[in-house]
Amino acid sequence: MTMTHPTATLVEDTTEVTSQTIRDALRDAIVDRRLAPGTKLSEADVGTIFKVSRTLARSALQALSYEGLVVVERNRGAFVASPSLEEARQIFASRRILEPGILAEAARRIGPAEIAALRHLLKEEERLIEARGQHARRAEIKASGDFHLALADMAGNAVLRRFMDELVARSSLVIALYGQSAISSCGHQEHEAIVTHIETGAIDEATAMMLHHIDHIEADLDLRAKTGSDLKEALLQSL
Amino acid sequence: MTMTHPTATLVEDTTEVTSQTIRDALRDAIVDRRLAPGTKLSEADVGTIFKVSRTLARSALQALSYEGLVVVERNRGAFVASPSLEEARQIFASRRILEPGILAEAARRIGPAEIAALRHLLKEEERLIEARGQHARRAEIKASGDFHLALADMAGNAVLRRFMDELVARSSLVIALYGQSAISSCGHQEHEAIVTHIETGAIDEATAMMLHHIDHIEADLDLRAKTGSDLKEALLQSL
DNA sequence: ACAGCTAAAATTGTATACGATCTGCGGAGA
DNA sequence: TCTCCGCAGATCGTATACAATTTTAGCTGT
Repeated sequence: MTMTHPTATLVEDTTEVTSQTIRDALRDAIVDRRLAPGTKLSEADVGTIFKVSRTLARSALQALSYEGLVVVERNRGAFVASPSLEEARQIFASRRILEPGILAEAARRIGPAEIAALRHLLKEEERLIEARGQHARRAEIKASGDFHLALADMAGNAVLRRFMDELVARSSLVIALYGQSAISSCGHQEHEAIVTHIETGAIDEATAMMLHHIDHIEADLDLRAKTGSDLKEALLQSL
Repeated sequence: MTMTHPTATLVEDTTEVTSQTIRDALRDAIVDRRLAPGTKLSEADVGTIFKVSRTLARSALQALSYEGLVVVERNRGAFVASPSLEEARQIFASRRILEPGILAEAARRIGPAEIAALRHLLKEEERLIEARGQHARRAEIKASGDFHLALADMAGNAVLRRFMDELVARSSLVIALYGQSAISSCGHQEHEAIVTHIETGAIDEATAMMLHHIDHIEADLDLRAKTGSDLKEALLQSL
């Protein structure tokens, strides 16, 4: 409770809410599936929740629409994206093209420290799989994506990293819509196998396993409907 | 001259200037190199030129920053992006990963009609190479990018297409900054070779040629400086 | 009861207003 | 002469105001 800044209206947790803050919070909520596909994201509501004007709320929603997480219809408003089956197919097709390349690039730069970091992620994944409760389940799904993003980080290419950011986030939406089983634990084992292959320098095998892994995720999809969820409740939960 | 809409203030060429219009015009100007890297893009100036408020101008600049064509520095303004050598390397590394995959995907869907369309593009390229003048040179550079984008279109994947959009546009910036020779005509011959290989079903050879082609473009880069250019003049030229 | 129309409410689109930050210039002092 | 300070102008960040569009509710007539 350090009152070092007398001018600040609140104690310290006010890290200046900006468009970026809102964007990140909304993205988290969408990727975490606290906001279901199709949910209406009214500018006024978002602004009110974050205590900013519609200007910033609108800016954040625009940004999310560029990432494909939100769809903005002119004069109608913004909605959490609801990818069609065709879009889903395209997203996974893109991952099949990008991820082997990222893996190859990353493998060339990975040392013992990076292997350790990946294994640490896998440990966390494992822990969450064993844990119970909805919160753990959400964290598990996010951890699964984080593995792919960590790999993208290690490729040392900001462009590829950003593309993967988008693909992983949209994949989460697709899984929310069409996934029939929760993330299967064999996905985790495939992650393990990939790391092991990288460690032993078996790049081709690591690549093959990565493709198998992506196929596996996509094979778990099925068609079904989903309804909207409540905006405010989902966001307040993240505080 | 159909005056069917008495309420409209202007005859018809007013296609309602929106954020999208401005974004496209600016992107064209940047990719066409009518706006040099580093050029300041003041919100007020952009708004004045397009006769809209700063709101829309700002929105367009934001959008361009998501594409990597513009860099926005807080409280300082927007500038035409000036990719570093490292960024340039990353952009081409990304293309080396994406384009072979796109090529493979496209090859599976390409029929006689698509081959004809590609050959038509090549004809246009050829014509521009032979033509003289700065305008022809700009058109030639754009045509070169259009070939890659046409291929991406034929892959039938909107996600990949958008990634390529960004990569081609940013490549244009990189070439503007670091390219030493103008687009060499051998680039055109490589395009020809790719189409021929696709037509004869030699996908592996087409892929190899594509990689060679990208290497070729990147090998033509060198380090040198560039100055800013005038915003208004560059934009008005496009009307 | 239901289809269609109209008016009011809600929501988005765009412009403007105002405060905050940065930039550039000129003068005071060493 | 050089450096540092401070003030004025310019530019950006955010909020608010107003216009345009969509949605909704209610009414009327069949």
